[in-house]
Amino acid sequence: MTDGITSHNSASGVHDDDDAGIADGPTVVDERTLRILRAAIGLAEDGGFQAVRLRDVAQVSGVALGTVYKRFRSKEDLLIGVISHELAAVRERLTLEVTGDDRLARLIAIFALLTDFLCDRPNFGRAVIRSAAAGEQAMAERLVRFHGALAEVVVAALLTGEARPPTPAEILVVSVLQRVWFSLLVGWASGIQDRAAILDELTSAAALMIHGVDRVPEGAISPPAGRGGRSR
Amino acid sequence: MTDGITSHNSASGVHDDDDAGIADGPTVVDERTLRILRAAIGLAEDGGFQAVRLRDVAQVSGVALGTVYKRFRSKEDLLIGVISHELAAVRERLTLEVTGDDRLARLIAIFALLTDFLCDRPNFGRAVIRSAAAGEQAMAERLVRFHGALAEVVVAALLTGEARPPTPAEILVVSVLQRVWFSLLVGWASGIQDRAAILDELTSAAALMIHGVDRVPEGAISPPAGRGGRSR
DNA sequence: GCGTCCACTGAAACACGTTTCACCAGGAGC
DNA sequence: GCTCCTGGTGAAACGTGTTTCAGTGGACGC
Repeated sequence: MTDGITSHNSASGVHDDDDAGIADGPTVVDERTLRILRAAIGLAEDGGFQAVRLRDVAQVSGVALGTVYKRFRSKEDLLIGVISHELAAVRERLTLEVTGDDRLARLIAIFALLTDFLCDRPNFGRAVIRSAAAGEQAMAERLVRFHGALAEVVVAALLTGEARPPTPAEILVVSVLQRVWFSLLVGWASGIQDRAAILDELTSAAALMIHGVDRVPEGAISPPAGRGGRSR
Repeated sequence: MTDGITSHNSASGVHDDDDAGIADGPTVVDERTLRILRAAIGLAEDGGFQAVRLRDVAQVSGVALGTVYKRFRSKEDLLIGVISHELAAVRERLTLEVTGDDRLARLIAIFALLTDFLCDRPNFGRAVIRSAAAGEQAMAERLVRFHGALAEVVVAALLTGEARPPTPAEILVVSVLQRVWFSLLVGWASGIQDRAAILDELTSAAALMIHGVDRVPEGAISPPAGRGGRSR
């Protein structure tokens, strides 16, 4: 429950308690670190994280450049800090707002919520995706936790009302869905798919696995790389 | 058939013929560009592409730095050129070497071949994955083509011996598999999964979708984030 | 009050991707 | 042969992430 944005964002396994939550918890952060994070978020709102200069982050947050590097070992690490910080915001919404009549609808609702969370702020979302795929150690650890936590939420949504543990097949379905979703997000970040296409294809995939091969809805299947506009 | 590694790697849609192949064809390249590519590949073999300095690429290939930038508009663009170049190597192997008794085996064989192609040279493989997810325009276009071409190959493998067009569900299955594969590769690049885990989970997913929910093999299901060593 | 320690500061330096520019060589057209 | 144009060259400069370092001020034990 401790970790999250505390000094030197995990990575070195120093503060590594597990937290079953989606993000890393409310994340108690000291004043300075918080100022740095807020400065980074603020500056990133314009041109995206890529356009943020650490010198500016330092200046805006009123600390020396060296202090930024004392808290975050690299720009990438700072981004990871920001992501963890933001992720906490969507955390409880997941379990609260997800309702629906059938299993499929509930599943998709979860992914829709998260998709919106990213797609609503393209700069931020793209930065998240890019960072997730960059293969950095600190991010990889967070991703594993996120993957696990999200899997629990999705499984719970899948089994709502049924008092039994998930079958291996159901666990697999959830895992596959998460991976498909991630891949679709990468496509979105590259401008290949828009939000609607993401949910379309995800829905098709979920239907395929839940209802069986023979009951896939016709319309929802898109040619190889799901066309679609570019915006949101 | 023209494009591939020619000057200014696509991106600007200038040389953009479609090529149904996996890569972009044998890619006729002028002498200088070839030297640059080879220098980049050679230098990347040690510390990965990240450790390659463009100044060195220029020096090793015997051209001026400006010339490198004349052919490739950025380091990322150079990497994309290298990837296209290497991808051509695995191209024909895909359709030649894939055999197998049943559909599932054939499917997995294709992905295994490509997985090895990346995993055998971790530095290169990681660079490919990272680049694929970076959301750059030039790479996104290549990815779309690759996705489409690979889909055709996989569909062909799925339908070997049957003279009929694929059903929408089959197309969807292939697309989902590709996405799962990609996501697993990202996990590999982050050191979360090894080659075996990739093929394990991919096989499970394929079995799930081809044979149905009830016939998923027991062993192949891994906890949330498919554990596994780190090597290869 | 005094010494010790440690985080922060300010500023400079470094590394490397990227840009710019003046200059030159070789081929095309005349 | 002369001019023009295109593309290469060499070198310098710029921008920004990252590192380094001497100094400074507050906290804490004594």
